[in-house]
Amino acid sequence: MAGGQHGPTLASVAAAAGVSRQTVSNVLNAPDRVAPDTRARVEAAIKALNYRPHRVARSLRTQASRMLGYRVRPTPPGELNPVLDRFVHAVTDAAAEHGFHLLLFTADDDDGLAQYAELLGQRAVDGFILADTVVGDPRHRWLAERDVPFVSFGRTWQGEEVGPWVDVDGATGTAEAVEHVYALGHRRIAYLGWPEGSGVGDDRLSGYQAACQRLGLTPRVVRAEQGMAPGHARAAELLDGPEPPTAIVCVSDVFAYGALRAIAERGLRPGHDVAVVGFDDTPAAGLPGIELTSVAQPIEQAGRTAVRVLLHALGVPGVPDPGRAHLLRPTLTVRASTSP
Amino acid sequence: MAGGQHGPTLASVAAAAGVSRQTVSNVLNAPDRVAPDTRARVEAAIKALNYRPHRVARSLRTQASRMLGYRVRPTPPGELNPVLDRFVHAVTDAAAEHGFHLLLFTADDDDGLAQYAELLGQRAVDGFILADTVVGDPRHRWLAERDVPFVSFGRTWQGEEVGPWVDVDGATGTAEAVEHVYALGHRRIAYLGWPEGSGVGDDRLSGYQAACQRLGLTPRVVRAEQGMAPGHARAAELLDGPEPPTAIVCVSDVFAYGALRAIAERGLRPGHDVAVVGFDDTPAAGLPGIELTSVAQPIEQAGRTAVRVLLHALGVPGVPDPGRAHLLRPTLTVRASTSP
DNA sequence: ACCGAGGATTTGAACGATCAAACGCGAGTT
DNA sequence: AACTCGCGTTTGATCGTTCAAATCCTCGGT
Repeated sequence: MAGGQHGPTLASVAAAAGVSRQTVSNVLNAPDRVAPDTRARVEAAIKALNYRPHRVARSLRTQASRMLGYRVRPTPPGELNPVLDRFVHAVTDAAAEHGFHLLLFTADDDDGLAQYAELLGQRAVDGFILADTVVGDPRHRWLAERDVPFVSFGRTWQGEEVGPWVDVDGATGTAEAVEHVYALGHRRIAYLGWPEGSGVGDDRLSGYQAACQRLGLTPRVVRAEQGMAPGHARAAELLDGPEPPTAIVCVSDVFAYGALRAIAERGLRPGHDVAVVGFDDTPAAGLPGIELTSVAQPIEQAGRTAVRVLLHALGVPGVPDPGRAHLLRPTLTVRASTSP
Repeated sequence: MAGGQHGPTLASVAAAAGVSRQTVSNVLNAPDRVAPDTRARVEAAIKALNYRPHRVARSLRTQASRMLGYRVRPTPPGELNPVLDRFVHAVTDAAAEHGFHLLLFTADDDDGLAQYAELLGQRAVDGFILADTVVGDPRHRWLAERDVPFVSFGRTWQGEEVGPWVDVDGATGTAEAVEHVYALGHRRIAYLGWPEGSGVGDDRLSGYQAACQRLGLTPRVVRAEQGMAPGHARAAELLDGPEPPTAIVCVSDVFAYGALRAIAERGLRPGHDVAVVGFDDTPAAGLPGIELTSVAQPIEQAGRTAVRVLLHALGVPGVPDPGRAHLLRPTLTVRASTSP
């Protein structure tokens, strides 16, 4: 039972200020149409009554909910959900600056399209922010076909672009990692990546290959399925094989943790004997016993940019066109795992 | 610009089925008031037109937004936001089962009360879910004074209880940790905790003291400020001092990581020579090189329970009274840091 | 003194749903 | 035959805001 006292409305403010509803509305939405002294009187009444426009009523009339939909995924038990909470916070904050709020929902079916349809049908949101993008993600096309405004965090990696996006330049990030260990004197630099076909993984790999070519190194690529154990196993094979690498650049921090373990198990010292670089700069990277050098994504910037892109698509006044494609540059955080 | 085609409304469904608006409304909200054949006809029309009730219009009339407010805090840079993303997911999922959605917001000022007031004034939410509870949290009293429905994840730890809450029994969790290492043969069991005055910390400490008394051990409590470095420093002092402990029970995983480092630095082996137990079972606890035994909070259960408590307070039909106080029991996840 | 222009303000309608009350109608009662 | 009862259905009003058009008012021009 919510506190029963009905709050002030446009009408009560109007009565207090001795004007009509519409004038109060104008003071809020188009102040230049109101005479200065009238405006002052109305603003005083608004403050006196502590009036705030009823969001729902406004939404009904304007046909805009000022809500952005965001799907939260169940965090897989063993995974280290590295970045998404920071992304969500940045998005929430940036949206609030323009009077928008985030509406969270979960998906119970496979692709979650039913939930998107449901929210659209209810007109609960004005647009969506897509994260956890996968290769061949059906959501982009589905939304575009229905003219639903959205922005994607992560490229779709398939065919032509569908809708605006913001992403982090994984290729450049990996290339920087390679150049970093190269500068430290390493020449046998291996790459521990995901199986082919993952957009993010292929992107990061391409940066490794480009850097090797630039620096005159022969690339050495090893792939493992997602997860700590497979990464550990492949790294162990590398270290036990002929011409073991002196540096391992990994597609993810999880793989890097596996590599660190494999190195330690062999009595070698990370950073000293074998350098390791991860990707994502997960919170655990800075922990003692780990101290992993890692490529950090500018995740707050990504969130803020995504909001600007979406709000512009929604036609929100005061939001200039930020463009439809944003490739952000990551930065390398250097720690002990690459300190000789 | 959202796709312009106006969706179907109650009126259009009514026209298609040859009945009045209200009958369609009744089919949705009180099906037993409608004759079976009429109902079938209306339901067919609803399906044919793919009609979904306009959430905003319904909210305006019923004076209920079916939204729950949740404040997301900026994750402190070095911290390992352990549990809250899982909590948010559980809450979102449980709320959706009753047609409620989560509305996210951030707080820019100190206590964030202005944001709560703003959302209430706009009538954007029906109630709040409070997390990140601190000692003397002003939000509980503030909300209670205004008769705003809410539920708190975390007790307020000050004076009498204000409003319903869900929390994890930290005392029992810590006591179990002590009993666990006791069963492994340890007798000099130290506790590494936060400064006095933190509700959560004092709760966990009390479990340590109770267990010591039960088991006939002399308690040994050391306190450090939050953060990896202070925890590491205090653990080092313990190990270097007279009668060093053979087991260290920590108030948090972060302290446990510091203790692990201190142990490793002295050439001792965690688990083998000195046992360590953390609290929260953060994702990094399972990483290689860490393998930390830790007390895990039943966070999904907490989220689902919190939603039930709040929805009951809101008078949502079909939600039985779950009670106003829920103390959930944590479980110990045993790993190498306590394996002899 | 009249008229038209233009800005400030007000009025009526609408957004799409639900609430409260009225209505139509057949069955049962007197 | 008139009257009541109850069920199923419909009608009008309403939630609080904004849109579109009407109205009021002032002022300058002829």
